[in-house]
Amino acid sequence: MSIKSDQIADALIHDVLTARYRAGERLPSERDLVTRFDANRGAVREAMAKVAQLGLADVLPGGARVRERELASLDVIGYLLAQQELPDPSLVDQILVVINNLVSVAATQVLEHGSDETIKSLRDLLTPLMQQDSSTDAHNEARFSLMKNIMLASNNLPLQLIARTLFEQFAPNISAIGGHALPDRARYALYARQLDIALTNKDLPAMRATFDAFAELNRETMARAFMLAERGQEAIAQ
Amino acid sequence: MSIKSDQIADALIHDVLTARYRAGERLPSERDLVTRFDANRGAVREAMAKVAQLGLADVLPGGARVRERELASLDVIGYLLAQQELPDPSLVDQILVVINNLVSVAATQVLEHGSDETIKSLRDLLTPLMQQDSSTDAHNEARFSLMKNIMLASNNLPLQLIARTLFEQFAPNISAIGGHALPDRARYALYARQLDIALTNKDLPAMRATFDAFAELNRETMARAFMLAERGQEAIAQ
DNA sequence: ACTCGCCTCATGGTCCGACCAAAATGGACT
DNA sequence: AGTCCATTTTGGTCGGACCATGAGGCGAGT
Repeated sequence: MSIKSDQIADALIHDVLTARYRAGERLPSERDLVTRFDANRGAVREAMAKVAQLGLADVLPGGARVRERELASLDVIGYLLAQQELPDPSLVDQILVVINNLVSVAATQVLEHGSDETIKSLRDLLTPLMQQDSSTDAHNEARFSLMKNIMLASNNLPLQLIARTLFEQFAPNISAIGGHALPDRARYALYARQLDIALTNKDLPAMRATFDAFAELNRETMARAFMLAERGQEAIAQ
Repeated sequence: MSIKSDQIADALIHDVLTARYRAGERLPSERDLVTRFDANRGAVREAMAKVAQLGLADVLPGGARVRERELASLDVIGYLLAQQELPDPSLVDQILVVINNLVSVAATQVLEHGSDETIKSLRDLLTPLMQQDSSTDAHNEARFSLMKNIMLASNNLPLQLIARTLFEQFAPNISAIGGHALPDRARYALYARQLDIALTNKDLPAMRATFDAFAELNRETMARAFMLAERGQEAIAQ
């Protein structure tokens, strides 16, 4: 049994995100929610505060009103991914676009300001991607680890915060699909080698170009995983 | 007189951000904070919940402990900028790096998936940047407006959320130095014309290259504004 | 002297009932 | 139909209380 105020908050967030309450509409009053959730008003208030802090509603004397989704905090991404059984593929793709580009930015920062040891440690993370005989899970893990560590090595706090937020909200919601991922090991290995060379030579254009290709491959892999996952869902439904 | 729980939250956030309470340490208990702020425990709890939601502390039975800064939410950026009278220049530069790159990503999305009308509306926003006789404030405003609208036109929700968060936290804290900004109008006008051409021809490489130059100019402008602002501070101190 | 396990106490989570100021609402009056 | 005002509703705060759990200290055993 998790914390009650969080249960209430999750229910409210779900309702807002599924447009049960639309932008501009009033949310139920705290006292109404007390009866609906059979909880104390303090718990309801903490839930409302959480919803408000996520930027999903403006709560002020007279009532709480739902905000436009575009005005929310980045932290809602996780909730959006978790709304349906299977995350929205287009949203996942959008996240990948952002992540891939931020990784590229971070890598640029490392190449420009990072120490040789930092670059060396990142190159070490490429090794698992060159091996084509490891398990799929290990390969997925290696890719995540690479991107995460590049972000952390960037010494750019906003970058790190965005990356951590996206990764943390992404990972748990994508696990349902991850099993269907069939990474093109040969291409990943190729890009890993190219990245290794670019890092060694501090060749910025080459690195960015390789990252672009790497990003495209990531998106293709995820798109294919989604197709397989949906086929699996249909098979279950029959 | 703002809301009490927010006052408490702001004070706690300030203390955490200025390392009065360091990572791993315990935060004062809710009952201690009640006496310290002369507030009700409910208000203190809501403040603690806010701090926790910002990812600055983990609050669980037994006590609340401060988290590593890297584990915070992106929403702390605004508080970080507002800690001192003058924002941290290096943090501002980091934000600019991220924003500039995300704008570039967003523009790419628009060029790839956007309608001709969307592109046209963005091109209209370039006009003010080509005029070299407008006021500095108008020019600053025009740049902000351009970047914001590109982000919004991207149809990429995570991108929009990040952009809005960064812009909203950035703008109010940067106004103190905004007055010192002396944009290189000629260069901005040149890039605006180049962007206009690239958008018209849907020339992706040209657009990205121009955005890179645009980004560099933005950083230079901000760095110069900081130098002037600091000189102004010293003059006051004397 | 050290370690391990227990027991107490402090802490967070929840509940109840109450009051206040501000906003929303509805009706009376023009 | 439009305007103004009194009522009601709503969020914000307060005080006190209870419970389950984790923290921390104390003592028994080695």
